[in-house]
Amino acid sequence: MKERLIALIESALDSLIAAGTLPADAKRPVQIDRTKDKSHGDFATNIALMLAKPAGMKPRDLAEALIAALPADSAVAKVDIAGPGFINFFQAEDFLNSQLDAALADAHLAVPRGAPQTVVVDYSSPNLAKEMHVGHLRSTIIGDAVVRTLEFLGHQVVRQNHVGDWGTQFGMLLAYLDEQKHEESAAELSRELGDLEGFYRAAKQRFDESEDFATRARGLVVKLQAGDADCLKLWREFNDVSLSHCQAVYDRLGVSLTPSDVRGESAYNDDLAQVVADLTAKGLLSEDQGAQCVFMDQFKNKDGDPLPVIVQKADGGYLYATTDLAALRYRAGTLGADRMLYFVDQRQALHFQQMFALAKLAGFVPEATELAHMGFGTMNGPDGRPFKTRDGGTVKLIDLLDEAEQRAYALVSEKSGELDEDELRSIARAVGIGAVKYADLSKNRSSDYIFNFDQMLSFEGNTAPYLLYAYTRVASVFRKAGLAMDAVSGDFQLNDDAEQALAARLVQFGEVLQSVADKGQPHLLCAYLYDVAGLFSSFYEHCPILSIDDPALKQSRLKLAALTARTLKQGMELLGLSPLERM
RNA sequence: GCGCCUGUAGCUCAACCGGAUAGAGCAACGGCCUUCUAAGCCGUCGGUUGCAGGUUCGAGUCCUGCCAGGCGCGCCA
Repeated sequence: MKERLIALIESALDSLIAAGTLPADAKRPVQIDRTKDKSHGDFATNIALMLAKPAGMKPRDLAEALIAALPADSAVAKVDIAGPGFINFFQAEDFLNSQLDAALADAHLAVPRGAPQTVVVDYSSPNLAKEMHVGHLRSTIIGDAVVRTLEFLGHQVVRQNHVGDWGTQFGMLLAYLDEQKHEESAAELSRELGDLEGFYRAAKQRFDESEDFATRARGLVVKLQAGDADCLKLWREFNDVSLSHCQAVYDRLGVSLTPSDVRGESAYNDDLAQVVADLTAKGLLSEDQGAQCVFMDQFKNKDGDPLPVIVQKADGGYLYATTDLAALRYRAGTLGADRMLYFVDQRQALHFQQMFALAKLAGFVPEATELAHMGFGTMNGPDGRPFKTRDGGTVKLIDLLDEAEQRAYALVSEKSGELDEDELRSIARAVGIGAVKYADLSKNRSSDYIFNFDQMLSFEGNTAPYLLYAYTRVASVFRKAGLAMDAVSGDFQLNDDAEQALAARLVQFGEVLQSVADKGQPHLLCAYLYDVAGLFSSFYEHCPILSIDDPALKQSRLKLAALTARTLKQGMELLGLSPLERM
């Protein structure tokens, strides 16, 4: 509809220019927005305000001239001038109805799919040396929601779980693993690795207290890097266990990552020397205090001197910058990315600016490829400080999820005690996990946010339980009526304000998804679904569906309910929530 | 010191590319269950958008300067 209106306005502009009312150079991009207030119609443009000055006319006069020159269109019922010179468009009822019918008739809810792109999305990317903690939640959840949305819009998405499976701390872990293997049975060892966090602490303790152990650990790093077979075997064993922990968390969270999406830092080891050689060949590299660096003019350090990107240490070792460059090249070259999205902590903003600039400078990534760091803020506790356990340690993700489910179970069994135990458990899972995910997704990605169980599990406000509940209410209508959601027919009759408001919002699903995909901001979808759920609840209170006598109106309301249900369900699935039929 | 981010109602958060009267929820107060799930709906109260300038038809949004908080800044990732 926006495109359609823009075309109309451009046509009107052209005729005003042809008539000499507007100077030929006065044309500029037409901006059209949805109105916030129903009294301003459905869409508005500020074009008359923008062009008033170059045209030498009063905005309202220009608006009037534009309206007079506007071609007729059956989708537009009325055009008005309002305020200082806004042009307001009122959508024709028939047109809205046809949009609703189109959505209802299509498995994809008539969401348009644009030109498909190959989008590489880097998200989750935990460090395998430790267990996943709350710091990994945001990347994992937000990245997954955006990935699902991109796929729904028809893009080819390549997930990249860039796990930390390399680095000096592995020497310590392998030394400890080796030591324990000799002292314990396989079963004991497996149990011990079950608590990776404890395993890491124990290894660290050994490292700190025993010089002998530390020496062995450092030796193992060298052997590992040299490709020693025994050492690699140990390393793989360790990573397998660690990865299986991650996968358990993903499964529990309902995140779409699988083992085949893992491509860790170590995957680029063989390419690192080549990256440095290529940078040298391009003449980008210079040595500084023994390290191989690239200096780019736009990056300055604290003294105003050029800030280096170090790609090789003085001792010959490589760094994460080197790995990231290799990954950029792989994603552009081998994976054929048109777009790369990095869901990584905001604190690495400078690093990514440098990487992106350098990757293009070095020709590792084509100029046209979009590189975007989708940074996010910190997850804080109710005190506004970084989320920690009572004794100040990091909170394991799995513990957080356990608590969420327990709390949800308590709430669910209180409200719906009549359901059987299995169903209570499964509802508690959807509600508890959904609440944690939704609390994160519904906030603006770039800012810090406060994690609060009570708030996210509340049935009121912009929460997962509220959305899930709204969906069960629609589902319940159809269950009660003994009808399938696709067994509705007839024409829409939207007479009540509540019906119209809901309908008008429902047809915006596609544009919302488009902005989620463009900006990597799932909170836009959350806000939309919350809105739809609220409008439905209002409709549900004010417009009886099943008990109404008029059969045509009943069908219309059933259709509206069906489209609401499908939109809510699809939206929740894109966010990675599990819609429930009952709760 | 330089750079990035943040500052919106008592609290938690919104506000699409600069657009019309800055919106929700919680909390407080008041209504609505013989009728499709009240985990709901309807209403009242609550704001100098950190401060001061500027740009313009119009600024929470853009620019400048302050104030407050967070983060980053050469061989960790």
